[in-house]
Amino acid sequence: MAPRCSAIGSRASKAVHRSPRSRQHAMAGAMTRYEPATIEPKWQAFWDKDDTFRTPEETGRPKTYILDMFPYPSGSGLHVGHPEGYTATDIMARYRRATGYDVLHPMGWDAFGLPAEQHAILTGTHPRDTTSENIATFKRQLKMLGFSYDWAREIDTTSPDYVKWTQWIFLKLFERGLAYQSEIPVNWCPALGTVLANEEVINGLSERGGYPVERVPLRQWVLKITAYADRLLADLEAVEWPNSTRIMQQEWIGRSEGAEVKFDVVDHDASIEVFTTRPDTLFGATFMVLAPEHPLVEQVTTDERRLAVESYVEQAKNKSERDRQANKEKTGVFTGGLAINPVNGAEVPIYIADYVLWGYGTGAIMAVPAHDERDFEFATAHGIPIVEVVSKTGTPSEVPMKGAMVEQGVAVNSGKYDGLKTREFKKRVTADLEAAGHGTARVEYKLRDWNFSRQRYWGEPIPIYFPVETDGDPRAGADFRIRYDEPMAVDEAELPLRLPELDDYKPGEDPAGVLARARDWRFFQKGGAWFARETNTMPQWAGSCWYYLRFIDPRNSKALCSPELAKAWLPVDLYVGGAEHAVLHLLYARFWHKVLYDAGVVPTKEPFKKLVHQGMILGEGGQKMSKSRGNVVNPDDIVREFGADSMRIYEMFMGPLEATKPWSTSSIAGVRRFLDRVFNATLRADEDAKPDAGLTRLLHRTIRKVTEDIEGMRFNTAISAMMVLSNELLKLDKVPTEALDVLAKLLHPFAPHLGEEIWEMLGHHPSIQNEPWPAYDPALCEEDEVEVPVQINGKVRGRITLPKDATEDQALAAARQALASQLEGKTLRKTIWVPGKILNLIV
RNA sequence: GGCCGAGUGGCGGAAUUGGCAGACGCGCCGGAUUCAAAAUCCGGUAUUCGCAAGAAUGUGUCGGUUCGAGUCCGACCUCGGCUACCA
Repeated sequence: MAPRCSAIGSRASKAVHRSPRSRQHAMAGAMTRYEPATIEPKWQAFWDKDDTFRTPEETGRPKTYILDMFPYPSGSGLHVGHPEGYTATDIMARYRRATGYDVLHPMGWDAFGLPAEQHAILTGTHPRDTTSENIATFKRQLKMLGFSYDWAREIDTTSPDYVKWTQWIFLKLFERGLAYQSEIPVNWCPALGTVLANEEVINGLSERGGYPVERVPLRQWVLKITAYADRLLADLEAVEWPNSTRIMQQEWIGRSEGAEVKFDVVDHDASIEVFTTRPDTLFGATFMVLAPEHPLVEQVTTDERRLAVESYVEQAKNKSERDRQANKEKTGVFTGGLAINPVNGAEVPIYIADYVLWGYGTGAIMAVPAHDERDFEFATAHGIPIVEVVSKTGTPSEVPMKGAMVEQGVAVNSGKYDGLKTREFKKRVTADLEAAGHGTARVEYKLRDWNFSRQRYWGEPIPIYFPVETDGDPRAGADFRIRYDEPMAVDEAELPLRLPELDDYKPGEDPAGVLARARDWRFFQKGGAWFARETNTMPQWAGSCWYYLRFIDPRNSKALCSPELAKAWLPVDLYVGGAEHAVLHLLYARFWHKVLYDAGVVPTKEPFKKLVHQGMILGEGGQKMSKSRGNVVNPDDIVREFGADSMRIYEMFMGPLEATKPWSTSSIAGVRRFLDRVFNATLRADEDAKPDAGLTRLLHRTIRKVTEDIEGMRFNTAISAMMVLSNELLKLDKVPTEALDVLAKLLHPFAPHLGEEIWEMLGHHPSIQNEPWPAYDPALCEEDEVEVPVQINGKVRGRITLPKDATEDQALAAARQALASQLEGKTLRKTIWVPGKILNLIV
């Protein structure tokens, strides 16, 4: 027997690794210790050559589509968070193949994006070059970890072949009236020279880079996601997603039902429309508030209030988003104007205040201080009367209100509606308003249409062009006027519309974007007339909105995905990725999918059936990993020191997949020891040794446990069960080959290289991936005898050993005998017998 | 402020329908091996009291339901994530 000697260096790892052959006479050719650095490349090469993970076609077997959120190939390479989700899906993919499924498990690159462009601005390197270098690094690292992707299906969102179909989908959106232009206030980030989506702005700063963001009006392409709001909301019921993610999407869509109510303005031929979810509180509306941007402000303001109002409006305009958020005090000024409450004819003052948002509802509210916290604050600050119109009991409060009562209740001080419950009141008053022409029921959403324009270089050009009015050649500098009101779709046959080559990617002052400087690209002639291409590009989300479709049919030049294959593979059965995509990517992708569904391109209403978010991996001290903290763990280092299989198993062993958990390098050493022991047990394999009854039971139990845990994606406890088995096997001098066969089959989805290696050592033909998953016999999992704790008054006082299907009487008899001394002189009042679990005696 | 999630040994975690709390791993302690060390192997390791047998306590806090609660119910505390004036 060769000495068992581990390849793990000391943690400091300065010691030079000695070759085992320097200390012993190794068996010729046979490996005598676990060396991941040797076996991992060996099996990776085998898989490549063998095409082990090619996606099967038309076998008639059940299918499963297991997808990772594809990475943005950043310059810093993989971090340890990537392999967490990727290992989880890889285990599922390998497990499903072994259980008879056709598995689609692809990988690709979400490769458009700002960092490559920023790098280009700094160094002049073309973003394409940076991107392909980064992709090479990512691919090397993913291959190093032994993931079973079908690399023949690799896709890159920046390749012209892919861009073609991203643009094609845009044209579908355009044809259907779901892509339109709008002159809207946008989040202009001068430092980045681009417009950002609301979602990309956090506290008034850009999500990437943290630069200040201003609001300026600009012509933008916008996608009408709001047209799908109700379906995006309703179909959330049908997916197996984490509850928290579904709730986040629901709240992002933000549907609320209420009424639109019209208040006529005194002495003006105008009326203010408000949206309210509480029309039942109309009698308590003691003032109105317009957003500072509201067009009626000008009209309703009286001469003596004009100065104050204009100064407030000016102030609000200059306030950055950030300041607005930092300061929650209810500021505002009276306009001097009055409006008439349609339910009781009362004249109420009209204010302007920036706590009313121009972007939501009608940009104006009826303020009910008694039943809305913000209105209460404002009324208190400005000495406006507070009238209670809802109470819990149905009788008005006797003391003045100390705060807003926002709950539902019974109407008071509401004329003929007094005594009605909130819900009934809403219905009644909405109907009455409608009859009187003063209002109507209305549904409002927080969801805004999606700003789809970016003024960047490194993105998909939007395949639209416009007529140009010009006297000369605009490419040569002639004056021109672009007719943005007459957008035309680029002919499908001309797709992909490629990016022009530029020397300078810097954003300029021209808000039309970087591409506007590429005049030869921008302007062209057709039939003697001049035209100009759209110079905005698409946001990074575009490519990631539909990549899962391209994986199904990645080389199709006639369609983005053939209908037959789409039908065969959709929906994605398991989708794993970070929770940071809970709303943006996952909502956008659902929206596009539904549009393609309506266009007959895809056969399912939803793209992703089951969704799982892997948890964040923190640094060793429990802090977030970051370059500035210096606690970033590089997968290359871990693989070099411990091997890819150890890294994979460690990340799965850390805790539940979804949990946030801290990294611990010393714990990887423990996982590595486990793999060493598995290898060493295999060295002692003996064909003639047969498992005894105890080992047989353990084998069947382990199969059951590992199988059930993989199905439930509880990889940490599955690994624990395999550790228990390997610990038992190592106690034997001769380890039965059939036991090791089972262990190899259970282990290989987790540690694929070692799995293949020991499978071969056991005398089998690779690949172990082609072997069926082991089966267990439930009967063999059970013990013949069970040890049952006996409690007296709820405290464990002894144990009895019983046949596994013992009756209560048998248990009681055994307990009387075993605990005779403790039961002496006591009267048994009650017994609780849980078969095979516990016996509790109440005395 | 709102929503979601989580609090279990020195640490990561296990106990999934209420039934022996602490599986598995790390770390630590002791032993074997070694000239010595590393590595490996064996044993121990919740806390308190006790030489020991053993006993008591113990899953964030307080209370409740139950023969029995980490698990269920109520109130609270702490931490994390998301969100933030959405009428």
